[in-house]
Amino acid sequence: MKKHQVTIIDIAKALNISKSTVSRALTGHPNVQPHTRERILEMADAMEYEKNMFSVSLIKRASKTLGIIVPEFSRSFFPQVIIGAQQRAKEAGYNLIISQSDESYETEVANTKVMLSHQVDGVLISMTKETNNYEHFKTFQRKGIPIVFFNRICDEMIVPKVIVDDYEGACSAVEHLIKQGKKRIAHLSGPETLSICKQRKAGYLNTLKKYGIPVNDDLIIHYDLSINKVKIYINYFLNLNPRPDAIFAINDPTAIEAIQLIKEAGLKIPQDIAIVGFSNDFASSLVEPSLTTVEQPIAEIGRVATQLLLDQLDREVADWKAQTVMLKTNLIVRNSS
Amino acid sequence: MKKHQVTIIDIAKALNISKSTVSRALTGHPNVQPHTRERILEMADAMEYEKNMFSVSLIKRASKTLGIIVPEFSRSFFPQVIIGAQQRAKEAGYNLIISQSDESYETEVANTKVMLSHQVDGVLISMTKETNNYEHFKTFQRKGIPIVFFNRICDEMIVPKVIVDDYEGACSAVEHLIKQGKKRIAHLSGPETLSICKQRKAGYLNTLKKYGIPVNDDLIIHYDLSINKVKIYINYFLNLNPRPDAIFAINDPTAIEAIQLIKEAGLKIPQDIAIVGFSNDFASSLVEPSLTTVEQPIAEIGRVATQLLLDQLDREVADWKAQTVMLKTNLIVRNSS
DNA sequence: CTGTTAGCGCATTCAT
DNA sequence: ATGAATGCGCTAACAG
Repeated sequence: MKKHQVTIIDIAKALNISKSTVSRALTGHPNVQPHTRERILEMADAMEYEKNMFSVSLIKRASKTLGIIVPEFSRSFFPQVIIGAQQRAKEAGYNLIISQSDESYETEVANTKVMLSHQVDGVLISMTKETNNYEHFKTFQRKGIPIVFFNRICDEMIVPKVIVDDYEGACSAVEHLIKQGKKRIAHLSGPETLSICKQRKAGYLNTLKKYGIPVNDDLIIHYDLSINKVKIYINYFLNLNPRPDAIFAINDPTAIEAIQLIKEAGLKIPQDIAIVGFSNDFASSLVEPSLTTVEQPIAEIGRVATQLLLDQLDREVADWKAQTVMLKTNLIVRNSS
Repeated sequence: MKKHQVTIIDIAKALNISKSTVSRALTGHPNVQPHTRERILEMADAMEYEKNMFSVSLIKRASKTLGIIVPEFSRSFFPQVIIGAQQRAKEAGYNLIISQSDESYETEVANTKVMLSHQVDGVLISMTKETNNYEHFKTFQRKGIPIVFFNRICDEMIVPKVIVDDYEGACSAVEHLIKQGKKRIAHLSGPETLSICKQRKAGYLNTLKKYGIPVNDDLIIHYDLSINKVKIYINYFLNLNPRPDAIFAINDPTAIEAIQLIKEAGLKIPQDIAIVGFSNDFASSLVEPSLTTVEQPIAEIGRVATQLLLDQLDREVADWKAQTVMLKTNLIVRNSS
């Protein structure tokens, strides 16, 4: 059981003054005699007083906390975004409550309620792969709580978003494969509901078109991003006749898994099949062969998204601008292509 | 700016009843007519009412939130622990506030204050490598807030802890190297302040002794876990004469970095130098050669630590038991040894 | 500069 | 079964 919490009243009693003066001293209000302030601060320290943010939030209707909802936590991408977000939040004097939805729509909805009841001042969101109903996000808007989407954005909602140039990144990846002499380039994509998948696929398709390579639907697979299912689709690709000579994967975890499987099948990378990923996750330089990939500025995504959120915090709802910030990508050529 | 928050008073007015009845209906109190309850629930839903947890916490002196403070976020270990912790917390109806100290003592102290002011009911802690003053942790105890240490534990404090059998794990790693015929086994360890480092080093020393291999202090290095400094110490090892023929690294990131550097130096792994890591991080199976390592049940650490925390929550302070749970490790032999 | 009063949203007595 | 009144810890408006 928790012990009695030290309150400003305890300090006031100990010093035989009113709690208002204590409150003023503690919040740095100017109207307190220097000497009094000093005694209060000392006593607070001695009694290990810690302000109860709940009462403050209750009064101010602001919690000085931001929330971030990410779909998963198991790969390095989202933790790194969070690092960036936390840096910026901390600089601005905000705490960050983190929650992960485990790629489950239901958990995501539950997480939004947690954010709401914890009175977050704003929320950063990257959706689960399942999410196709956005009512729980719209609740934030109706309550006047600003939100910013990043990476897994919601096209339907008019709010600030931070993405990378997925289309351009995909173009550079596919163009690179074509210049390596590859002609049957497969694309292992994610759920079509996610706009990152749509954009990367569009880049893939248009680059093929640009170079006069016919699009072959057999070479395009959408899967649910469950890494253990990559096996099914790589097998499928390997059994095609003729076989693809390159694979553009939706992200690095997928590409890395593909590399393992193709090596197991006894094929040579990149000679038989070249692989390109997307993201430049930490592991991509470690696999053998090292992975060619489209680098995105991961922590920067978190920083920029947080900044956009902070920007909205001071403004009237009517003044919110729904700008979409698009960060640049950069192709890193390694040994898998 | 945030809009007016929907409160139980709004619901009460809309239904022309008292806020007490609304409160009762919403908390599931039996003394409410079924029909009335239904109307209230419907109205709450229609008005998108969301309970303000701050007032509840203010009254109950409990927030139904647990905190977790980790030293860093950039490698896969701590995010995976968090996944485990969050699972268990969620099952028990608790939310989890996550904060990372960025290996900085000061940030760690700041984070404990955040936890305090957010009225967490309990805290999971893994210290930074710098921490050697524990006053900020003791504050939790003085306030009657239970804590549990995991991984980077504090020997000085008598509270529940969750660790893996670092000593035994190190023994199995070094024994394995000896059985591979290695005779000059170096140990690249972390700060001596961390008990995981002490334990793993003890396992290293005693296994050498057990097999009659003389301990050579030149082969033991303590470094600060900054991954970019691994280079300095690997260079040092490589320039020793005679050179070590194996390295037991304190963790997988260190071992993986070592592999890269030794390959760059043109040496063969494991023929010239064998490498063993500790943890079985995700990346360890991906490096070339794949890393032999001591596997630890990462998510399980989070789950068990959370359970120990929950166990304390219902008990009187006097009943808290300071048990240390030690989880088993498992040597995974791959190609680096 | 300091003390008094009111109220943030809710759960919980105590009445009825 | 319901309503009125009290208070959780704090800030802010109002007096002095």
